[in-house]
Amino acid sequence: MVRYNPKEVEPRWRAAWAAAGVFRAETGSDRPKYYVLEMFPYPSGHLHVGHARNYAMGDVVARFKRARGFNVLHPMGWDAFGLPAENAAAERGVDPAAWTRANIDTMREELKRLGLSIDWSREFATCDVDYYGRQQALFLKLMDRGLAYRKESLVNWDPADMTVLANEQVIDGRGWRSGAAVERRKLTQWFLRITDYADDLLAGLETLDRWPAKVRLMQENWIGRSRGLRLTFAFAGEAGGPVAGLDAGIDVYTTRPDTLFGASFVAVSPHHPLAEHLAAEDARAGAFVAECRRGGASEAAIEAGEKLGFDTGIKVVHPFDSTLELPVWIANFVLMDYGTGAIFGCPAHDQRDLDFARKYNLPVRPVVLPSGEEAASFHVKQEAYVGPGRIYNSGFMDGLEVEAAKAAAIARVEAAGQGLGATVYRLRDWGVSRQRGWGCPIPIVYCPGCGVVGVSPGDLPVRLPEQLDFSTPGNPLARHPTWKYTTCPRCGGPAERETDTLDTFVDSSWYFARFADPAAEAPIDKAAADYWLPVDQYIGGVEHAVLHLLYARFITRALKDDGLLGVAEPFAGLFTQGMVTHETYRRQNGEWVEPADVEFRVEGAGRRAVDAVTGEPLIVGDSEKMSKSRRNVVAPARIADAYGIDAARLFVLSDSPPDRDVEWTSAGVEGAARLIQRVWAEFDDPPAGARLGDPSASDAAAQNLRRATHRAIGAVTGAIESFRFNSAVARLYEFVAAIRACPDAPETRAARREALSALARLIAPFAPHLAEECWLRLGEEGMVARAPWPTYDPALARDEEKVLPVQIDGRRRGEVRAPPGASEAEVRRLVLDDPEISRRLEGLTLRKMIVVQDRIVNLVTGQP
RNA sequence: GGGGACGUGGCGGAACCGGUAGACGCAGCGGACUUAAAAUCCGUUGGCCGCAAGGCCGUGAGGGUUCGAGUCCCUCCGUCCCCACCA
Repeated sequence: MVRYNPKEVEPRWRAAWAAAGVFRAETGSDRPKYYVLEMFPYPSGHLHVGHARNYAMGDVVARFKRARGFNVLHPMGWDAFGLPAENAAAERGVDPAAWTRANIDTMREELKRLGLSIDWSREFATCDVDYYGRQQALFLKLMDRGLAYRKESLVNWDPADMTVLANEQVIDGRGWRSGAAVERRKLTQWFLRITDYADDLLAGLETLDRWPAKVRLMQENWIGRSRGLRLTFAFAGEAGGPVAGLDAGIDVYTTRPDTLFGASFVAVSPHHPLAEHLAAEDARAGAFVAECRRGGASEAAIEAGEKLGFDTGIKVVHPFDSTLELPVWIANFVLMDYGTGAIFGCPAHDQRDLDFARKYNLPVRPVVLPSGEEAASFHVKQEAYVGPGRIYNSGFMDGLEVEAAKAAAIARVEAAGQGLGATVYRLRDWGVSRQRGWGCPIPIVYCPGCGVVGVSPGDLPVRLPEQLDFSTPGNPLARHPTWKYTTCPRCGGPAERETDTLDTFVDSSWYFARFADPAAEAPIDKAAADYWLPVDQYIGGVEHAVLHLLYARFITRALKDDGLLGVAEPFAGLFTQGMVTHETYRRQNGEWVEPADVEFRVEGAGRRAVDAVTGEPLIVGDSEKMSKSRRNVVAPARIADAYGIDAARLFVLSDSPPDRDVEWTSAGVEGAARLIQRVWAEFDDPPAGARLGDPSASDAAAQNLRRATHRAIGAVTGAIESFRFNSAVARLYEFVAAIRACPDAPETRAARREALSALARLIAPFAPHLAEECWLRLGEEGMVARAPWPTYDPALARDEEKVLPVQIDGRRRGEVRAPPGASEAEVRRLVLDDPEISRRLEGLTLRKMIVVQDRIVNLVTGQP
């Protein structure tokens, strides 16, 4: 027997697939379409086995659906703009474009080695001017509709790198790259009006029944819709109030209008117009506001710190009792960008307000009485009462339950013209300006005469300049000697370009639509997109639950409302895959060591890791996500050389459920490589001439094999459909064992042939190269990649008889054999006739017999 | 502080709707082949008692529902993830 040699076989089949164009997707075929997409990679340098697992999952689905008769679109592209290229440029003086292109070339080859069934003719990168130029056109459309706008807002500013950072790029109040303390700065930035779609994005979640509940919930919480009341606290004293521009008073938002009578102060954010006004007039107020801004760079930092307040001396009038005046404070815990940037404090029923009140000796007045408490004896000490109860101390609301009181308070405020019931979202508009050189330029021109003007369509694309200087921090586009100087599209006079680029999440918010026809003149070819969208199965990491996945849903809606797309939801099915982890190794001095340089010595019961060259003992750490810094990255190329890529694919899909992490171990791949050799061995001398009829119906071994075959078909099909790839692989192992157990005899040849033909096709999504080689050896027509999925025959999968465990009072005491589908009466007879069971029942009174068809029998005994 | 998920052998995990817990893989143990090793193959492997037949215990802990619970309900313990002064 010749051993299966993946190094020879695998490249040969990849070439054959490419030559035959097997994976080309045909827009508009009459077969039903199926669009499988994995989140496209950032071209960071090299592929690791984590990528391999992710793309292998998509490939299983793609190959399976193709075999099931679908017209499959399975494309690949590159999320190619972004920081790492700029960092490489800054550190090594390379050109970010060249660096990115080189990485793409490397990773494309590495991806191809995985044997993925990708339509490479549709490949593109977001840094292609053909892509980002069209993105600029889309941006201008959004601007025309008021969905892209400029506003001054507080942003995270990294003073070292001199750029705005996204919230997710701020870690513990510091820039993720520079480590510098991030400041809150007021800057004029471009925003996309995602909040316009807040309600719709929320409602749409209901329709996403093929998304993980967890991701839907995360989006729901992120959007954070709340119902409440927006009302104005009028300034006390003479009409007109003390502050220009705030003559009506202070607007406050609350979800607890039922507790209004418990209010003991009003507090505004340090960024509130009132606070800014006072800071300018009063040195003490100014010092306080400045301190808040310094200490309160990030919201996480605020949390760690204490509650701080500044009494402005200003008073406002209680809306329900004009004799009651409340002090106005500036408080560091009030956020400017939620609600109105001002609150009323009800210490008795809100923990933050209580902490604040205790610190500054403000009154604590309970107005919600928990059931079982007496009004006279109920006190709030260090813990606010936030539960349900009956309202008291509250005038017209007295006696009402919390929910009824909220409605009553809103009605009263509305009737008095003091405010309105309101819905507020936690979601904020999406700030998309980045002071970055390696991104999509925002296609805007600033004209001294005409103001903010969009670049005219004929002048698109706005290209990035060839030479950019990344050697010093800050935006190289702004620094470029000539790039930003242009003429106004409207008046033709001298004007300057916007030098900010778009957040790279914009790039990934519509790429799936571009794949429908990546050569189209328009950004999105409507007909092609109508055919392919939505993506039927999207696969990627859960870390994008509220970023990319929310942005893409928003942009898809915006494009739909513009008539550019026909769907509101881009991804009908979503699967979030786990990571590949690996043990970590360190020297005694703490230095990390790559797995390839580690050798293991068996010592007694355990094993010991040593440096493969020097023999120095190493410290074995936890299994962690593969990362360059821990040097625990395993490259698929290495694995392919040693075991073949099919073994690697099989292993990363077999050991853990796909949504959970899997630990990469060499023992694991070796197991998968063994399976491949065992499969191949069965095809060594296949019953090539045998035809499938039913000449062997009388042979028990042939019958058993046919049963195993159809069970495997049924089980593997079901497992793939429900994303239980690990179970699918387990069923394949069992199936191979069943084939091996079947004697090679004239009577079994037809059944063996059926089994092998099925096996080659069932294993194809996981180990496609092996499958082709087996198919060829079997003498079948064409390629497995084009072969239909084997047909499951439930009648052949059925047992001849069922073994029914018999329990007595819930404990297994024997079994009976019955034909499948045997009636309750038949089973009862079998049980009662069974001598062993009768013996066991001696001295017991049989009260009841429960028969579950084809499953189990339970005898209940005891006193009647 | 809020929300969510999960807890099963030495390890990764399986168990569909409440019906034989531990599939499949890894590791281990015993054996075959071999001068020997590797590779491969066969057997075995939850714990305890027992020569055996067999029995008892067993899915984080405690309780409940049920003829029957890994699965459903309650309480607790532990681990992980997300959000977080969101009014």
